[in-house]
Amino acid sequence: MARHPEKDRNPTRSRAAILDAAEHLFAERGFQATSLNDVGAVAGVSRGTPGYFFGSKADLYRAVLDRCFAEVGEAVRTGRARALTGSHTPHAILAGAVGDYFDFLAARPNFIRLIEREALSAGGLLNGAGHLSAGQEALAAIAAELGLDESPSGDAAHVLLSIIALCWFHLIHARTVAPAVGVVLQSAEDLDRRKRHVVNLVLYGLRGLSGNLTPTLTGSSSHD
Amino acid sequence: MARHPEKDRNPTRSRAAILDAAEHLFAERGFQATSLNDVGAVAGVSRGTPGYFFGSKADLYRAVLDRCFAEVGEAVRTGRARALTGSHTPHAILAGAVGDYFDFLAARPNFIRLIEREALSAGGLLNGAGHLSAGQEALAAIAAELGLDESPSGDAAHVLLSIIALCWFHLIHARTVAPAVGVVLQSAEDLDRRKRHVVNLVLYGLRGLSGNLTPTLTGSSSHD
DNA sequence: GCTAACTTGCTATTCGACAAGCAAGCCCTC
DNA sequence: GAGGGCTTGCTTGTCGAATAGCAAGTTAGC
Repeated sequence: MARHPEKDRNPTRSRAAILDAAEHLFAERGFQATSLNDVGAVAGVSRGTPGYFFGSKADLYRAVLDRCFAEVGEAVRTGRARALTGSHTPHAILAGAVGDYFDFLAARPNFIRLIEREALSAGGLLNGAGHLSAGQEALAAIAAELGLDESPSGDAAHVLLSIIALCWFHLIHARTVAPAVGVVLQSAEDLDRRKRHVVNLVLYGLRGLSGNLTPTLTGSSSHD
Repeated sequence: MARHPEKDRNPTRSRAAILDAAEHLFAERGFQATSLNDVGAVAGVSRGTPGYFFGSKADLYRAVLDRCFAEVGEAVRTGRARALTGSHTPHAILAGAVGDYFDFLAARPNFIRLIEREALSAGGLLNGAGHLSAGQEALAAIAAELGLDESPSGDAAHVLLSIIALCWFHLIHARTVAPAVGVVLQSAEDLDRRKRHVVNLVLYGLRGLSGNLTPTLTGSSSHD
């Protein structure tokens, strides 16, 4: 009898299980409210194992953030490469990109919750090259696509920030602000309706930019 | 010698000082990370006084939220009354309202941080009649102004949620997402530029709603 | 002097960090 | 090739610090 296979020693598996458990718990309860005891319990190891592999609780938190950013950065890069392969009008490209980003965030609740908590803590640990470079890539892409000013605090940056805000906010506030103003976000159809609203708002809102837009975008009046 | 005058007994003043300190600390560090010791220290009372006046830490937290919602609800109500006194075009009224809401949130960092933390905690304590009624009032106002569907998850609700998202997001993420995508939000001019972008985005974006808008809005092409 | 407004002492609990212990496999030597 | 020691993975014991809540004490003002 080869013992219980799940009790075999496997540091790779243990590290991953601890990271998974910590990511979930940190995202769900926050750093202060999760104990290493909880992390060990969810990961299926003892209370001391997280400390054994990651040193301190703060180090474990940093490891969680690092892995999260690495995964998201990779997803953004491949997603953008895929978006550029099709040859559509700028209008359709932008609509597709906004819709994809909307779905992308919706599929990663741990990620947005971790960043949201990071934003609320004065720490400012958000210097990871992963997220920053993804933002800069998106900025360059949107500036090129729409012929906008790419400089810091230029039009392209504000447009990008607004897109993120619109794709992000309802995920955090689905149980607070959204129902308070009469937006229900429970079924998949609810989310889809929200998505269509956001895409439309961005597409038409771009026509109100201070500068003139490229004629190919302002001239087209139909979408999809 | 009449002792130190600030050491006089004054329950009203003490309660208010404790609520102020707790609001600031809860907003800044969160519920778990603030101790009643800290609250007492900031409020200028001893470590036991918060418990004496408010019972438990959770009760103090609820009291902070209650007072915060009451204040914000009142501010929303008076602000809306003031906005309705002027007789401008729907275009200008909406632009003014969005800009006012933008400034309103920027002036209340404790409020948005508390709600943000509330949204991240699974609790769902956001059933206070104060915030809910304010949202419903705003919904009715925007639906009437633009001639939109006021039903749950209707156009008016989505427009309102988008306005809130655009006025809210950059305040939380001024040190995280905003700089990552190239938006600097430090000086007053930076904030004003963001405000003008948001107002323009909303005004022009409304023309892309699925249904038709009232001609008074869609017909006007100049703003301010 | 009596009550309300605090303060201080105490206790139980939690939690992070460290240290010690234990077991499983790998390598090295004979 | 086998036996023993050594490294690595992981658990458990323990300590010290922080903290919430209660209870007893203390003072101020009517």
